[in-house]
Amino acid sequence: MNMPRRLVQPTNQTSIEDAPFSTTGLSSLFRHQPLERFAAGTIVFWEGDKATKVFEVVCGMVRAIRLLSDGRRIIVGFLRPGDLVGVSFKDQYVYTVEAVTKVELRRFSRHLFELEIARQPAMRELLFSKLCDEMTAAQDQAVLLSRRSADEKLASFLLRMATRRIGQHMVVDLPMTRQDIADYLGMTIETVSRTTTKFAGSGILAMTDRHIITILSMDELRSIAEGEECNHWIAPCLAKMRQQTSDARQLIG
Amino acid sequence: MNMPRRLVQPTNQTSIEDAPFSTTGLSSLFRHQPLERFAAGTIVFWEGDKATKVFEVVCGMVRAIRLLSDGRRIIVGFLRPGDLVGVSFKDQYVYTVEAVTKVELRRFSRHLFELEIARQPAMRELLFSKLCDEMTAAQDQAVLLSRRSADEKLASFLLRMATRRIGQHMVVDLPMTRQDIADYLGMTIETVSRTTTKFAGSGILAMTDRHIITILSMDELRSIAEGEECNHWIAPCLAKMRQQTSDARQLIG
DNA sequence: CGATAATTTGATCCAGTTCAAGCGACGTGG
DNA sequence: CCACGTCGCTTGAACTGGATCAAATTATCG
Repeated sequence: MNMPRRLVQPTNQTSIEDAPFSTTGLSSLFRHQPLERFAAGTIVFWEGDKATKVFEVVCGMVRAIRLLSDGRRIIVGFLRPGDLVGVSFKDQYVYTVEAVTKVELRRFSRHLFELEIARQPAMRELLFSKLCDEMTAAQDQAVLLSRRSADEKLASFLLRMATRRIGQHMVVDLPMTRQDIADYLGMTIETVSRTTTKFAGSGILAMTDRHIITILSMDELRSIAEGEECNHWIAPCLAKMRQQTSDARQLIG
Repeated sequence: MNMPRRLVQPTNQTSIEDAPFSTTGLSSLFRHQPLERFAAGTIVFWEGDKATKVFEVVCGMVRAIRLLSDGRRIIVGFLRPGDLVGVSFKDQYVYTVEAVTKVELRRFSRHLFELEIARQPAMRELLFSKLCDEMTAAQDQAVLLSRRSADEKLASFLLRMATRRIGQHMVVDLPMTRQDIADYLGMTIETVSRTTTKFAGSGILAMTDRHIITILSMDELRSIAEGEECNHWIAPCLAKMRQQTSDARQLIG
C-alpha cells in the first residue's frame, strides 16, 4: 500500500518521534507489534520477496520502488507515519521498499493481519476506505504523470509534501534525493533541479537546505499546480456539458 | 473502480451477449438486479454526482473519464463485462462514466451493496482482492504513463485489449475512438494514429476496420511493449542488487 | 449523395531529455 | 589541518520525441 494521502505530522530526519496513533484507527492493530528500525538507504523488502509481512510506518519515510526491465526506476510512493506497507493479495511484494530516512516500522505477520481484519468490522472498514483512497490517489498520480508539465508536477508534489506551517509559510521536508523526486514525477533529475531553481528564483519558495524548502507564496504555487481537483472550475464546466448532452441522453433501461 | 485487469470475453459492439457470470463471484450479487441499457455515447453518471449506485458491466464497454480544470480530458479506464463501476467510499463519484458501445449494466443501490458486502465474507474477500488488483493496475498505468514511449504505450495497450484468438493471430476490438486511446495513454490523437500506422506498416498488425485490428506478430508487439512485468529479466537484476547491498544492510530492530 | 465527424498525413516547433561540465559538502587519509 | 576523491546537485548547450498546427482523406449517417 502506498501513495500517501493523509496529512500527518512530518517526520524529522534525525530524531525519532512517536506516530500520531490517535488519527489512524488501523494503527491500533499495530500498537503491540514488534518495532523494527532501518537505517537510511537500507531495504525493508524486495520486489518478488514472499509477501509474509505487513508494516506500518511509525516514523521516518520509506520509498516504494519498481524497476522496469531496462533499468528504469519508478517510485510508486513515499510512505510516511500512519501509512501501511505491503498490504496486498499477491504472494509476492510488487515493489521494493527502501528506507529514505532512518525509519521505524511496526511489523505484523500478514496472516495475523488478515485474521484481525476479518475479525474486526471496524478495522475492515478502515482498511477498505484506505484502499479506496489510495486507488483515487493512484489515479491522481496517473493524471499527473500523463498530462502535466514539469512545473505543474513539481508544484503539486511540493504541496502534497507540505506539512508543517511556520507563520505565513509552509516548510517542506524533502528527505528523498532529487533522483527520487524525478523517478516519482516521471521526469529527469536535471528538470527537477531546474524547476526548483526557477521557483526559488521567482520567489515562490526558498531553499534553506537542499532537503528543506520553504513555500513563500502558497497561492502562486497552488495556481501553478492548478487543476488538480479544481472543483470551483470543474463544477460549472460539467454543468454546461451536462446541459448540452442531456437531450442526447437515452436511458433505455 | 476501474482499470480493468481481468481478461474476459470481449464484447461485440453491436450484439448483446451475456457476461460470463461464472468467472466473477461478485457478479452473483448483481444477478437479480435491474438491468439498464445505455446507447453508445450516453452518460451513466457524472463526476460529482451523489454516489448512490454501483454498477456491473454485463456487456459492452464504458469509459471512466476525469476532467482537468483546463479542459484536458483523462480516461482512467475502459470497463468491460465483469468490471464494477462506481465502487468508492466517497460521497460523490470521482469520474464520469460514459458508454463507449451500446452497453448493459446491472444496477445496485450502493447502500444495499455495502450491506451485502458486509454480510458475506466471501464477497468481501473478492471485492478486496479486486481492489488490490486494481491498485496494482493503477500503478502499472502510472508507470506506463510516466516512463514509456509512444510505441511502448500503444503496444502494451493493444496487448491488454487483445482477447479473442483466431488461428495464430489475435483480434483486438477497439470500440473506443482514437481520441479515447490518446486520452488513456497520455498522448495525442495524431501520435496514436501515426504509431498504429507504423505498426501496420512493419507488419506487426493489420487494420481491418479502424476499430478492429489483428495482431500478426505477437512476439514483436510483446518485445516493443517489453518490460511491463518482464520478470525473467527483473529477477536476476534484483538478485544482483540484493547481493551488492546485502552487506550494507543494517537491520537494527 | 452531401454534410459532418473521425482519422490519417505532413510540416514545424518546443518542452524536456541527453550529454557534458562545474560546484559545494562531506569524509578520508596523509 | 588540508589535499583529494566522491557524491549529490546545479547549470549549460545541443538534440529529439512527441506536440501542435494545418490539410487531405475517409468513414458515417441522415
